[in-house]
Amino acid sequence: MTAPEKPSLEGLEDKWASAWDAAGTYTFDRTKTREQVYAIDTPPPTVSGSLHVGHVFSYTHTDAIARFQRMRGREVFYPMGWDDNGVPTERRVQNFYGVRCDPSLPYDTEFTPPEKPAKQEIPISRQNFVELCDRLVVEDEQKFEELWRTLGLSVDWSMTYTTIGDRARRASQRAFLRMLARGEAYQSEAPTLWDVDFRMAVSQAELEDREVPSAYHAVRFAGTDGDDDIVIETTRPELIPACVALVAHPDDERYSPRFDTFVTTPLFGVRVPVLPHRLADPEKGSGIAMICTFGDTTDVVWWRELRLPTRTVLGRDGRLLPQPPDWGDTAPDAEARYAELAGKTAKQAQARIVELLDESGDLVGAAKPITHPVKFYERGDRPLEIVSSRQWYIRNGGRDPELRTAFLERGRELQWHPAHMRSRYESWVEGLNSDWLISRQRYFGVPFPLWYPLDADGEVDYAHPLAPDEARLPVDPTSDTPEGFTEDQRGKAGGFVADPDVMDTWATSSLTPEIAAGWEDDPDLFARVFPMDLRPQAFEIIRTWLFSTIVRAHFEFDALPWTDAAISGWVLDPDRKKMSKSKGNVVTPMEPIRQFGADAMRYWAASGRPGVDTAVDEGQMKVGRRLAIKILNASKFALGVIGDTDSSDGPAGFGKGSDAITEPLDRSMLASLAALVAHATTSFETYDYARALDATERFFWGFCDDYLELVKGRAYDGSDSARAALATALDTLLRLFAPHMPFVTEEVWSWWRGDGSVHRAPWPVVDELAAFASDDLAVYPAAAAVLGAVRKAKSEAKRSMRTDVTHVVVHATTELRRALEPALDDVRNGGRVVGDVEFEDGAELAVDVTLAAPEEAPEG
RNA sequence: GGGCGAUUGGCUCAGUUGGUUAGAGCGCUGCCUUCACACGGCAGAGGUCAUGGGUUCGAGUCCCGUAUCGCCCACCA
Repeated sequence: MTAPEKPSLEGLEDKWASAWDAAGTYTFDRTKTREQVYAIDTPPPTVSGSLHVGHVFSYTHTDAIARFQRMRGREVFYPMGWDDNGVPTERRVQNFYGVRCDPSLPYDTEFTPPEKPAKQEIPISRQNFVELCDRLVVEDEQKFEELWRTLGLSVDWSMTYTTIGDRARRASQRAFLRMLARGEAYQSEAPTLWDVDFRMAVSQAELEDREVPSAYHAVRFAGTDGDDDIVIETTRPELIPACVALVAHPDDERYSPRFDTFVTTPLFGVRVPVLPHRLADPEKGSGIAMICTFGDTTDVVWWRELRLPTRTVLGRDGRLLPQPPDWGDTAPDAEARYAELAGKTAKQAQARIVELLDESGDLVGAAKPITHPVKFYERGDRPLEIVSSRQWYIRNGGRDPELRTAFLERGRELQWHPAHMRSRYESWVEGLNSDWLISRQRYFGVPFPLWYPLDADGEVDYAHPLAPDEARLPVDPTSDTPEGFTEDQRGKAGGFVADPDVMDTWATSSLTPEIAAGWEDDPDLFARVFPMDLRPQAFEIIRTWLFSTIVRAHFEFDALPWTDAAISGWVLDPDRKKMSKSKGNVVTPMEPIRQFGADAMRYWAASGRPGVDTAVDEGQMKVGRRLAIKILNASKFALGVIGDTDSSDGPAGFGKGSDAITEPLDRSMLASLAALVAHATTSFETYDYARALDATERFFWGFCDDYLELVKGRAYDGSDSARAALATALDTLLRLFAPHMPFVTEEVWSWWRGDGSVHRAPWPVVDELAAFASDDLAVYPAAAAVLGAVRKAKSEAKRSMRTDVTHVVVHATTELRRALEPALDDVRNGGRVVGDVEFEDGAELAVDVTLAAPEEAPEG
């Protein structure tokens, strides 16, 4: 097969995607041992969303690394996962089918969703819900897979997994049960950050701070036994009924005389103590704070350390409870006043209580507006509250300095790319203040594989959870029955109940290496790929996905889950704003891929440095397209010059190896190519795909502009040296470009290298070019410089590049002249120098060029 | 409050242990339709490398400070 007359990029994506699929080019060979394998823990995209250019960006980086490793001879384990375990999928299934997950319902084998979703959502069992999810996800997966194939990801598509599928649920439940058995997972009844809209506990990793407007209200607490009143400032006056104490710093002389005396709360007249604690900040407000159960996380610390009572007023729905807490002695009308607040949201209650305080004269001065950071669930719309509830936790060092040190140590063991991303991990681990809360009060997800016995009175015995045998996993405790019980004992005294919660999605996705590798399900595969080599991911989920994956592997295998983590930057819209759905500035990738070509899209992505935020830039895509076209045309040209061959050696001279390459210019170019190979290889080895591409591209443009021009005359004339050098260079350059531009390189490869794929060809090594490595590097750039000077002269004279040159004087150092002379004929050829070339001494290169007189334009 | 990163021509960015005259691409200007490429080629103009000090024979690069921007973390009354 030879190059077509008019090579083109159109259709290469479809052509080669199917060809690779048919040939199994990227199929994982599971006969290889762990040492021969390069395993990648790919981020499973959320299937219910849509892919945008941000995905294209980071997945392209990973694919370039995968292709490099494959060409280096590693067998690349590169499976794709689909993340369908989580709120986005739950919502999508709900809306798409008009159903709602209700775990209390039995599994209905006959259930089929209505053609059109009904107005009223149909409640279905968790198993039915998961099945609908599987069904819907298949459609999403196909769209995603099509995009990934069009982009040229070298994934083995036979090895996909989902995060809600059987394997994932089994792995997730198994890992949990083992942690429970080892004491790494535990349950606790404790104050927990709570989202009142999702009605769900939220972990530290899902928090974000938002600056919100608020106001300080100065409120008077009455002294008792003749003491003065004390004025506190609070942003949450609605929690006065939940007040259990006032607190000031132990050294604060304004308040130290009052420690261990009592004041009474305004409106309700509840007696609360004044107490010292080191966390009270004399600089804030009036220097003395009210402690409520619970206004913020500091309240929890005070409440715990000062052993204060609990007076809960906020319910899990974010409204004030119907009844006041246990207050002891109160003002006579305390209950009546509370009744005015009961049932109101925190915000409504605040407005009303401020009015009440104003009426009672307990409000001092006007409210002082401020803005301050408040904790939100990252997907939530209202500030988090703190409620007390029973939850499951996994130890993560948040309460154990020794364990925390172990995880910091793991972070240092891991190779980070770029290296400074480690500091994000460390600041997160160092800032942990609680264990990892993994239970979620939701219905869709991986359920806790646990039941609890009911005692003779029907009370739940949480202290003695019933766990299934591992062989039964995955189980759904709401429909499966614990060993030793029968289904009719569910909910009965002496029987059992299911744990009602599901696990945090991160509790499952923290096991992606184990799930993808077939942990326990496929021990043979697992032994060949785990622990893995690479975790590629975005920096904003270092504290969640990356950290939690390390936690799980540390406990289960006493190992890192991978040796390297490559952290990608953000993709910004063309105006350098972060892309997000809510801003509506998301760029969908299919359109630009069609417009510019997959290789061009990949070029844009690969030009984004590791870990650096990068703007969507059509300009870069155009440049990538131009490069792809240049590769086609230059290759076609080079192959044409080399000439066809009927020998099995391939193109003329190629099979003769380095022996045929004798001309100093050819050898110099190949010496320079050897340096490029070394540079690109080092760059890839350190995960710097961008530097590898940059260097290769730079070389390639010089190769086209200068080398091809210099040697084409000689090559046409039949120089074996030139032809073999061209073939060697082309062969090497195609392989260097292959990880970045898989389509166009494969296309050219197919013109002259038979049936094999460039993507299974060996990555170039300096040894291939060893014969030239010690040759004079200076010849090639010297020749290129003089050729460039000739071109410049023609350009400045506004003459065609075809113009003959009648005389050239080169001013150069002896050294440069020595480098130049062996290539002089090539320079004359390339520059169309028909006259003499003279040399003069000169410190710097200068070239005087005399052009042939222009032909007289024929009189018109 | 602590930390990380960034700051280089109009725009987007390279610049790897300090070493001639700081590089690309886009955009702009001019020219060339040449037997690979007009989805092109060749060439040109354009930079006090944020800022103030310091180290050095020599600093875009190393050290200290400052400013601006972005991000991460933090017990945020």
